[in-house]
Amino acid sequence: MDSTPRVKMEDVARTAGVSVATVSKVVNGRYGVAQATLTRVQEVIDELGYEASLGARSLRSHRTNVLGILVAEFEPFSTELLKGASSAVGSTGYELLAYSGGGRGADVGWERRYLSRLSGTLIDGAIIVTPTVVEANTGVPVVAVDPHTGPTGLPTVDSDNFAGAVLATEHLIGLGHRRIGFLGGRLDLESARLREDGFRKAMDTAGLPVDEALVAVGGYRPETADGPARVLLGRADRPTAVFAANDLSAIQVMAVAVELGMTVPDDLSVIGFDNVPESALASPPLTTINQPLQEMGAEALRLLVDLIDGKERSTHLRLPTELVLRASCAPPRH
Amino acid sequence: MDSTPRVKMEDVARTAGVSVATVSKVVNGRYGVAQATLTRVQEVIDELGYEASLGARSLRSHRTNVLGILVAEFEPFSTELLKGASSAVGSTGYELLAYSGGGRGADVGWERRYLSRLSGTLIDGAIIVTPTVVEANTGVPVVAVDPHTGPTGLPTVDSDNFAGAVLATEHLIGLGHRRIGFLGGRLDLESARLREDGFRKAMDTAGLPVDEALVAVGGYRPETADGPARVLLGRADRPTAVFAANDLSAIQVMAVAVELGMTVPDDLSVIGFDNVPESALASPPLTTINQPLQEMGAEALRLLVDLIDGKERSTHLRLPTELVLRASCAPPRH
DNA sequence: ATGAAAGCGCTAACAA
DNA sequence: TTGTTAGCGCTTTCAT
Repeated sequence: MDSTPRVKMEDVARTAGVSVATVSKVVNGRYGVAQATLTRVQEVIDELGYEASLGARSLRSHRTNVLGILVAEFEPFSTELLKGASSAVGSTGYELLAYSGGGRGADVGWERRYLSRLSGTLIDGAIIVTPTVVEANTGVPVVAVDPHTGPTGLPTVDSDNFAGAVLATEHLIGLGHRRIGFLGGRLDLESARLREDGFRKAMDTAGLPVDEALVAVGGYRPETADGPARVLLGRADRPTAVFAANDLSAIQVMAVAVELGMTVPDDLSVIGFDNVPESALASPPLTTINQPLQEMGAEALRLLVDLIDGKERSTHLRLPTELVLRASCAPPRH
Repeated sequence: MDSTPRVKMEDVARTAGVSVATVSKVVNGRYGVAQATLTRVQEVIDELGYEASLGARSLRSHRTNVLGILVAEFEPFSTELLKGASSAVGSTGYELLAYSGGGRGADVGWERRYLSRLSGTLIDGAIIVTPTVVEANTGVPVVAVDPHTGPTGLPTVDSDNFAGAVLATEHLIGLGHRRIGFLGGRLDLESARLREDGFRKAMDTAGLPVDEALVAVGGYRPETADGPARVLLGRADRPTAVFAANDLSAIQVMAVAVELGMTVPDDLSVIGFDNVPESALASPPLTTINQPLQEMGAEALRLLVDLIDGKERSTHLRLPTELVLRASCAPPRH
């Protein structure tokens, strides 16, 4: 069933009547091969459809021209970054390898494990998305996107989470809301902390007290946001508006609201964060805070390439956030 | 600058005072290791943060528990598939490795090259997205999504492109359009051919002639669709509606229309195909044909896993398409 | 200009 | 139970 086993360098060598060493030289464009030999070997390569095994090659050469993007899971956030990185890689000559575990929020420390698994052999450098265990000591250059610690240690790309959260909260307040709930993100991520800080700052500035009973942790994922959302909206003195720390949990909040018989935005205003494409698809379309995710992916990739090339650069890039008005927020009905 | 070089099995062995073979046994859970040894080695592994190199391991063992998804580029279509595959991989125990070249539509034969590069070593099986050169003879099991040849050779997952195209065309006709343009996809893809067939079929059924001057090739990408779109809309007898063979080119058609001073849908109706999230973000939101991309990704992954496990299964999965009404189509103004 | 041989980090027989 | 010995497919000195 398995049919033809891969054609390997040895096959090419035998067919062309040369040694594997010579084939290797041809494949890698090394000097010291006669024109005639080169031509013949190249013909055999084309004919047999030979391509060097990335695994074997990288084991020996420690330079692969492949860049890694390590994510816990392929979901809207990471795939937007991927699109950005993909468009930026075009001009660099590198190829891209995105690696993810089984999903299910991947266990703690996944970033370190994936990195050791791939670095030193397969990849020349890595972008790690939302890592929590950040170690500076890795064999290869690493750039973090939206990490645990904020701008320390690793070179980092993120967006202005604090300002964005202020924007979101101010929007709700401007609409007339006073009882505003906050559904936070993953406690281990800097972005989640900054978004909560921004929320509290804006409330404070407006002279509004924060009811701690209306502050919950949603964990950035629909499944983990569901329970807290139910508790929040099930209260007798439930909020008239909820700021969810990312779009996925905001969408979940809307789903729970509908399930409890409410209408968004009439009975409840909801605002998210990220502006992943899915936010526009929700019904109603979700008002949210835009993070330039594709740009962030592209910048992370450029930063990584510069790091590999040994170019010194500012080690922290913070991109701006902005309010995106759609249909999930309205003045409170009272 | 590179700091600590990766910790390898030899380091663990030396620290624990055993041979690398023993460490290997511990890492891979093989029998024949004393409890005390196992504990000690495990401690050292944890302490040093050791993780086996995927490259080295796979070179030797030819079983990696990693599944590959090979794409030409990370764009909305492939990333939707990725999301689906990612959610399906959770329960299987496999990890996911998505590989892409530099973008720029990757040269012809990329699928074969990527496959030889990774198969035989790094991955136990692969999903190839929109391949054009389909070869049955690869070292590992392969599933194709939306391939060149249609349901021959390779196990395949696709959607009902023909029926979807009929749906799209009928929608336009039902709105009262008679001069309908068609902006086709990549000629080397079966899906593009079927979508054109569906278009012609629906026109024929409605007794409408197809003006060949209004049929162009857009190539599925914004850049390649731009020129043909300009030609189509620049004509004196331009169409009142355009069916673009995928969302990305439909969005480009709308952009060109606006640039030429038209309003969508007042002056021109546009319908797309795919229903990638981006279609909902366009202005106006794009009416389109839904392909269940995430499901397709999930099904492709399940099919691949069954193939690896040697389970026989239907080798071709065709999922249904459906019309998604948004705001880019209206009756012709006349 | 070419090939022989060593070895990258790991696993799998086989011996001890 | 453990260690020794071969490689996996490739690149890279170093002879020839």
